[in-house]
Amino acid sequence: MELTKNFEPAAVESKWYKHWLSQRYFNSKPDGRPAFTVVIPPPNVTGVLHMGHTLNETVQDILVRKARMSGFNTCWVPGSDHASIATEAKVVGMLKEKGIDKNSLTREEFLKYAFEWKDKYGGIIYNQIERLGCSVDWDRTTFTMDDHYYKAVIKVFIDLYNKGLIYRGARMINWDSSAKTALSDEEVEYKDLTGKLYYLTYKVTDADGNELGSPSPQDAAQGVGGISIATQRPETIMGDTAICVNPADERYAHLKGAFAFVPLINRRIPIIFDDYVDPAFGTGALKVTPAHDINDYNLGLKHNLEVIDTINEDGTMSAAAQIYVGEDRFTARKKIIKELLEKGFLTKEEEYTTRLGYSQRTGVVVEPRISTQWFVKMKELAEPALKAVVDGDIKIHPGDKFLATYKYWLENVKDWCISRQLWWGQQIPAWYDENGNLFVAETEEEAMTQKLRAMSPSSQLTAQNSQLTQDADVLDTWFSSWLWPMEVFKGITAPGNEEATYYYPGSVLVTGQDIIFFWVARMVMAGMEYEKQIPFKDVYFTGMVRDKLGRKMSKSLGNSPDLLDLIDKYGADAVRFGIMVSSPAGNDLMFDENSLEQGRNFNNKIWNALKLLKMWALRQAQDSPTYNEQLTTNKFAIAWFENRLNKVRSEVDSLMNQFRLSEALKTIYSLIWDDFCSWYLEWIKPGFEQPIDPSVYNKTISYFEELMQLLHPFMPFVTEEIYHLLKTQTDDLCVKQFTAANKVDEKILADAELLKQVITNIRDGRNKNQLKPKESIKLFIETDSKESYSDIENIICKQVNADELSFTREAVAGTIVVTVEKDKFYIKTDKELDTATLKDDLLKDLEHQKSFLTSVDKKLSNEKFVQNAKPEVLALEQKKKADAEARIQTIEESLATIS
RNA sequence: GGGAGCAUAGCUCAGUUGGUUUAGAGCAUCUGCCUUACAAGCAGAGGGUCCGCGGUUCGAACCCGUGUGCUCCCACCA
Repeated sequence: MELTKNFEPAAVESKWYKHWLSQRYFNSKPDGRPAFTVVIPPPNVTGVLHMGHTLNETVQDILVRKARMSGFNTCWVPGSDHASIATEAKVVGMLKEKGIDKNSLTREEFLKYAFEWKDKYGGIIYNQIERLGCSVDWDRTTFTMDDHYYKAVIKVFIDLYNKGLIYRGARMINWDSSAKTALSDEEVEYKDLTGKLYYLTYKVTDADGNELGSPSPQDAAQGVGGISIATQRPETIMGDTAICVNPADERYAHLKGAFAFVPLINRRIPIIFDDYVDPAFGTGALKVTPAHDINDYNLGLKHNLEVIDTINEDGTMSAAAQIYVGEDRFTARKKIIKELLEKGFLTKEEEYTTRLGYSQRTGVVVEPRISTQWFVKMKELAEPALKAVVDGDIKIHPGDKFLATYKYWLENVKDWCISRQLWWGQQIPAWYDENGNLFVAETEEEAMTQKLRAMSPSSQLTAQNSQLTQDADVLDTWFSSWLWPMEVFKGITAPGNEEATYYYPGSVLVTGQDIIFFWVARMVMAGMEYEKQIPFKDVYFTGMVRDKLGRKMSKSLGNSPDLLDLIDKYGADAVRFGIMVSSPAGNDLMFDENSLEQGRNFNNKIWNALKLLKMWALRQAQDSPTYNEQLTTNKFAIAWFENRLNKVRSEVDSLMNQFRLSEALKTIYSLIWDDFCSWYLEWIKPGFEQPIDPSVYNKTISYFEELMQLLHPFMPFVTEEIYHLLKTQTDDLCVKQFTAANKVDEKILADAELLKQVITNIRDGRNKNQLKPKESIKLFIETDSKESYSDIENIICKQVNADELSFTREAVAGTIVVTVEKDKFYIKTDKELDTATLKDDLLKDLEHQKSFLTSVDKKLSNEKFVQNAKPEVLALEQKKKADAEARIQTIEESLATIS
């Protein structure tokens, strides 16, 4: 068979993915093996996968594939999230482009469009997961609005309501005026920005209506009588219902019982006194607007103030504002500032750094707003979730970096606003009758039954003549996501079923650190509440993917590459390699296509090693007289690589158990590229057009197979392909089980390192004297332990292009001399030698050794060190000293032969 | 304002209870090679005040204190 010049991923990827699917390797059914369960963090159906998902899915696939090859019954559940507000916003936008206004549609019509959207984008996402090679169980694909899932959400809502953990009430919440819905605290993102602080003067009168003078000289200078306040939001003044000052503030003591008048609308409001106000800030006087600020709201409750809501749900000024009605709040602000200035109420503007809350999904400035919403009481649910992590039942990786964050949030958690004024999502199972009475039930019939039961026997109402209306709101998306680890196995709708029992709790959750509160903490709460068990044993947080300049990947910056384009360009394995190799656990990673190139090159390196072996396969010397000779000759190389492989296998195991996947991958990369290709294959390579000994060949094939197995979780396609090209058996790497690693002979590993050093140093000597690779040399070795070279002489000759090797007891004149430890190597060549460079190098080395010896001597002559250091440390220092002395002698002798 | 984390080669990062030949890797750089697996490659090389200062210790990249500079999270001062 003719192998292509380079590895060509495209055909290989689809071939093997199809094959794995046809063998049902990714499908799982409960059996006698231990389960390894992973639930995918369901991507939103709002768009396509970005690099953050790519990292996440790759990490999960690596863990799952490793587990699958290690005796576990692995079950990785794929799916997607309906992402209530995010998707609804996208669908509304899409409809708008088509010229359709959401308000012109019925709920049912809108949902039809939303499901079409979901089918389209959900499909794209699933295709991307497949192209990346993810070994998910497609039979278990779950969507958070599937029938059973919908029922689960409703069931949990009713259950928590019945337990008193869900309530309905009027509270100040975060309002998204674009999506026209309430948001949870977590959905608000705060950004610092420079705004302006406006100083406004309010006219003041005493209780009898007599105008009072200005408290500040500045105001007097402006010719305005009254009280001055500072605000960032002049457009809210029409909602003012008081001015508040600190009771201890003498500047305002005379205003007891006085009134202020709201500029422009001239409404009379009381002046109240409260410790809350900081006399040092601004003017020491605060305008109180209970409808539009959480602090003012609380102050209003305390002082029994009126609430005047001057902003509509779409962010325009309401009728209650009296002026600029119907205009957007920000337009109104500009106009009001202008008018205030013209009329002399605005006396001063000041630069001011403030924080504004933005809606995570629509990006608009969030408006604090009082409205009636549904809430989950969090305190009670938080306690077991906190305990599970603090006690170490759930381990967070990396380290404890996020433990403090998790703890703090749960200890200070506030009630969760779960109702959204949207259509896309699970509709709240609550019904209201004509009188506003509330019935929470699974269906309207049940709600009616409740109503009838609750009524007095004398009532004339029956199910036929009574009307119930369902709450129009839907639930926060996270109110469904928090059931994910359970309901993907129908653990909520069919509690205690075989699958839920077998697969729950999951093994590891891989997700972004940005959703620790949204999702991770809440899943733990739900798990503890409904399964009385943690939902997963380990949580692995991946960092954020940034571009190579360290910027967040975003559509607007155009720095977020398309996953399928990358796979087309480099291959899925290369993409997986590229994103993993630069991804230290929990740290942000700078994504650079450069590392994908490295991954592609790695594919080719392996591919070329395969080509080399295929060439040898045709030249096996079955009955050749070289048979035994080759086996003996290659004894060292074979024994070394066997041990090296075993050593790395246990290293990789240990790294992966610690979730240090990037390091594990680098370790395997180096084992394959450096140890296997650069050293081992060169050491056993037969001479030009010479046959290879079958036993050496077979050993090499089996090492290659093991290497592919080791790499398979990281780069599944190329490894499966090569595994099959290497051999004639038909088993698949995908499910090939790892065997226990053998004991490692450290001595041979150390010997090999020394051998590498000898080769490198001699090559360096050649290089420095401009010897071309093709020019052969004669090598003389001066050593005390000639026997230690017997197994490796042939390797040295081959690797440094020596056609003769002999031992000597004394310096060989007219040669390049290099030293390794105590041994000297004389390189004899016909070329004229550059003795000056040679001498310089030796002198440099000599100086280095001498200063090293000095530092060791200093240590050893320190009595305290000798007394206190552990014996093995002392012995090591003594060995260092002896070695350095021997080296110095060797170098000095070599120098003598040159001059 | 509160809390957490980080600072090691040009870049990205390892360095696991303080001692392992006076600090390691990958990428990038430089030199020489189109050597019959691989130029998307091979062989070699250079490159570091381990952020500054102070302390603990026989011994510090590592522990403690302090300063500086970044990053993230949380928080209702208009």
